[in-house]
Amino acid sequence: MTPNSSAIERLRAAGKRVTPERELLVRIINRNPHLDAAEIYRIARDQQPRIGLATVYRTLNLLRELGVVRASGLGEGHWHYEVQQDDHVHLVCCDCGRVIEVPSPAPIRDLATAKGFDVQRVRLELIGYCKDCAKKRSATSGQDA
Amino acid sequence: MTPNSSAIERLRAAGKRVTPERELLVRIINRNPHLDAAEIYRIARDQQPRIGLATVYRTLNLLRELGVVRASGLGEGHWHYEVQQDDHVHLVCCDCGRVIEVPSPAPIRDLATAKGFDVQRVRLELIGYCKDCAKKRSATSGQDA
DNA sequence: GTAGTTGCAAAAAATTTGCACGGAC
DNA sequence: GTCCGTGCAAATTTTTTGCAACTAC
Repeated sequence: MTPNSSAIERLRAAGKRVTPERELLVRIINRNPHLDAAEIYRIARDQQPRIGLATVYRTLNLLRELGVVRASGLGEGHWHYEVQQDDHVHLVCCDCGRVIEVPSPAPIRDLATAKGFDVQRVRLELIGYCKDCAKKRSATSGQDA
Repeated sequence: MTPNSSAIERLRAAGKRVTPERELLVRIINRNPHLDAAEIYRIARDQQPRIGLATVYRTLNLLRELGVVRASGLGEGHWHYEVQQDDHVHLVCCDCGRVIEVPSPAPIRDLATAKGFDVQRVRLELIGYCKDCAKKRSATSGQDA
């Protein structure tokens, strides 16, 4: 089972059942990275109104344990989920919250191997202001505080 | 106010009061990076038994808003706090939870500037197995599942 | 058919808030 | 002296759990 197998295949390989609910949730996370549990639940209910929030949490935890999804956040009080993919860098705008993804340069893992560290995944987030928000900020600079 | 000013100085500069509770909490976070709120609370009570958990949360949120501390986590249901320092890389062991810090190579920020992104902070976490846990794993390899 | 999953509701855990008192400035 | 910050307890939000019904295998 490679890290690139689809989430559904990996559920099956782990001996877990593939239910409509799980397929739905995987599809949502795949299509909309960086949603939190409440947002995933809201979207899921559009397609399956009887789905429960507990199922969302149970499924997210299951997928996280299987290494299929990753959870992350900036301390805002909730987690954002995304399907675990190849190494990549997140540019997180601390103003509008937008997330831009760029491929990760290979040498990054070398930082760890030098310490005898066996790297499983890379999480690189550059937090700052996206082009739009940076523009807004410079337009109003000098009058804040 | 540079990002390297002490947390206390930065509180003062923001017009916030410097209380014994805030000094205590800043000291704890400084000395023990990567604690969560409950752990910080437990340590704080050793020195100031009357401190309230609400104060811990209020202080952490204040320090986070001021950019003095950063919160992060792997989706375990709580956040870990550390004083915001110069760019550095975290090697997070997904087995024992140990965190090793190594300095961050300067070129990392270039990944973002190419996208017109104004980088404020860098969060690079390499998640994997530390030397000890990797050893344990290889010792038992082939007999798991 | 059977054991893993689900929805619902209740429980538990994590975080925030209201308020009167106390202390930093 | 004033106003911000605190402790406490209650409220709110987030996440987990118990259980009977359901369904993927």
